[in-house]
Amino acid sequence: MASEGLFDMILQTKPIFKDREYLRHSYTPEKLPHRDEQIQQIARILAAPLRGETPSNVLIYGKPGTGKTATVNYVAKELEKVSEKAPIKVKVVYLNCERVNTHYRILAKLSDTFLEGLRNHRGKEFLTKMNLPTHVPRTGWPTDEVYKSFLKSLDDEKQLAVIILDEIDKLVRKSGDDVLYSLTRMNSELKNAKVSIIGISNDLHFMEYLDSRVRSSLGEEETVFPPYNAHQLRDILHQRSEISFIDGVLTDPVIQLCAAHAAREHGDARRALDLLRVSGEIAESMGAENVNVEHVRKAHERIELDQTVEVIKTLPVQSKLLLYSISMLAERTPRAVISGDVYGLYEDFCRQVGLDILTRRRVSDLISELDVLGVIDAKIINKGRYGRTKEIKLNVHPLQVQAAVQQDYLFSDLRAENFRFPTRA
DNA sequence: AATCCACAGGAAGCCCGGGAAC
DNA sequence: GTTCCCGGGCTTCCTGTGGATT
Repeated sequence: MASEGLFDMILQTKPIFKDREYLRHSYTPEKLPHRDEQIQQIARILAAPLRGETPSNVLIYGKPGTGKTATVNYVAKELEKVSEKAPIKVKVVYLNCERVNTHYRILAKLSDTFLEGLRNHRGKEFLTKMNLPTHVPRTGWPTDEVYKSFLKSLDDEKQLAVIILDEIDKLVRKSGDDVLYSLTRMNSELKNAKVSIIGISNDLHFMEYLDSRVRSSLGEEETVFPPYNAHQLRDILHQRSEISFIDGVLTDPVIQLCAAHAAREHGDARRALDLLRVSGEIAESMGAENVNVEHVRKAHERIELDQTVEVIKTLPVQSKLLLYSISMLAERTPRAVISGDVYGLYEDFCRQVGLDILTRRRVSDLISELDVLGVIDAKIINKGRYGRTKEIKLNVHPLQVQAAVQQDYLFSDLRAENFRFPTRA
């Protein structure tokens, strides 16, 4: 291999990207195409405090990648800016409930935000005088202590706290609606300040799990973000590609194909941008001068695979072993994979690698988790006399699962030795 | 019509680690 | 150090399910 040619080749390759950062999800563009209606609607609701009224709480629905978060943050930032001249100050707090997902953590985060503001504004001595801490520890306090400290720090002046709870459905699913209950009731306890909540959810049905009082308070206003269609996705891609790709390397069919792919997957703009970026990266690595539809096809495959492999690799050990058992059964048995068989093989593997064997009950939950992740599809079926079970369908090729699991050194040498695979239906 | 299989999945509570306050 | 609190993983115990079988 001629090593001096290595860098020559890379240096000779014409660049494809101007700046690929503009294609990442973290980048929020100045203009949000096809979201004017939603921007107007949210702005109208949030503008109330500037006229001295309390704004309503808002719930925002929409599939992933429909611009919910970007739109809300955009409007909130504008509001914060405008409020500097208004009689009432607006402070926006953004919380992603995927990470901040318990009663305690939400209150702690909110409390910290306002304590910090207070410290900068009034000084540290003021906090001591008011009997307030400088910050709330990550754990250790009783929850109502945290609540009180939030209440006090917020109520210090006439202001509006706009609390954005992104992925609020995950919060409710994990910790129930206690937090939402206390947050929605706060306004009656506050003398100076006001609270307004913006909930963002992917799930249209999560409201069903809420207490009816919380439901009516939270859902005073609702805004739905429809999925982008292929045409709108194309506009978004055009907008971003102009600043991120070198002129002329992208052709219209390429953008159209990316848009079409993403439109098929519930109009997810993030997906469309990923696809465009990875297509560019593939074209670049192949030394192509421009991006073509073949690169898009390859990118599509790669994204799919990378995602599932990543999901599997980051699974806890027990889930990995369980998934491995499922993949073995899927590969070797003619009949459908059912939970009873999975448990048997799982036990066998546990003994082999010296892992504790979890109970059926726990395994049942783990299977449901795998289902939620989308790696498998689990369907409850009744087989009459032969009981009730879950029929499991693997959404990934068994060999891909096995390869991903075996990257964990614990499982590199797993064999199904003692297990008798079921043979007939 | 009654029975019964082989689980699903809810409820409660245990145990442990992490962390703060006393 | 001890005591209190939180959260997550887990177990134990339990009730529910619906169609094939008796």
